[in-house]
Amino acid sequence: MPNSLPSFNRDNFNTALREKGLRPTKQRACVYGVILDKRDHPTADDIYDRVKRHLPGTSFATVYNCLETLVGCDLVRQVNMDRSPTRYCPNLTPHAHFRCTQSGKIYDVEIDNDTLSLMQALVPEGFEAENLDLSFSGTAKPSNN
Amino acid sequence: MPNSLPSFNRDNFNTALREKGLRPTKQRACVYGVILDKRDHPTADDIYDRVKRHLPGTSFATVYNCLETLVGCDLVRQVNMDRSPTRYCPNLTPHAHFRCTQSGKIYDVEIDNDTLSLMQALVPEGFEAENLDLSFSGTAKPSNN
DNA sequence: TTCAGGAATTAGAATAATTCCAATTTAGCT
DNA sequence: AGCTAAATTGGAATTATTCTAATTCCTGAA
Repeated sequence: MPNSLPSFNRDNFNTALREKGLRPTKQRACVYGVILDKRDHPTADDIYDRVKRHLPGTSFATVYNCLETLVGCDLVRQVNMDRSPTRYCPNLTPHAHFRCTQSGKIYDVEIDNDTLSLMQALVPEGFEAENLDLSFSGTAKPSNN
Repeated sequence: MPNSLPSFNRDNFNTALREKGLRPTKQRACVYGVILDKRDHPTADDIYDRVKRHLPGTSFATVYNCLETLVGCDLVRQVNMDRSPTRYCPNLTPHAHFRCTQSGKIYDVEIDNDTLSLMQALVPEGFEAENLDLSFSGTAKPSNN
């Protein structure tokens, strides 16, 4: 029900936007809603299709604008794998991504704190990492589909 | 001197291509040469400019074709960071990349074997990772430029 | 050495994801 | 209700990359 965000997320959403002086519009809520609703790492294209079912007048530009806003407010994360279209993910915990080269599906892979620290420790003196991206590609056994 | 690859790389190059039944053409050698020559993670565009200085007739399509071939022969690696143009890297050892968001420069970051194993161990049962990509972004102190 | 046939290269058109732009609509304040 | 800035809209523009069909180049058999 992307038009009626669960109240927990609705609060998140409102405060995150208001903190930046931005308006919680219905388009933004809807884009956020469809990303929360089906956590399959949709592309902007997928999101556009789903949003149109609820708000038929929505344009592509708006979807991109909303996504940019949501990313800027740390409500969703961008997932870039190789040159394929950017995907969006509402999981904000530290995690990596695994892409099955056969099905194209993307899976979240949890990162434990020890491994996370070791990865962060790779960054040499004199470099300040704000962001870390870890991704795998390969094949998932059919039982995972 | 991309027209005269160092003999070590020249041998690599010839055998890697021949193993796949491909021809070691002068365009392919030149593309490989410029990537070895200045290890600054050039884009296809950069490579095109540099190759043209040696082989003025070279087309963009050829640069892309050659790059695809070299990647397929494991002579160079593609480096994708976010949505920016693909970059190319002759460093074949396991390493991560750090991108300075201020200068746009990309730095190689070595990965020690322990950390590498731990990262590989994140991949859950039932998934077979063929590829691992780790990248950081942030700021590099000026002394690193 | 010549020539046939496949491989590679070429110029330019096409594609796909994303961004830009100028005009319109909307939301929040007085 | 009316003002103003913010948000949305449709369509054009951009950018990296891929495709296509024609040409050129190698290589190896005769």
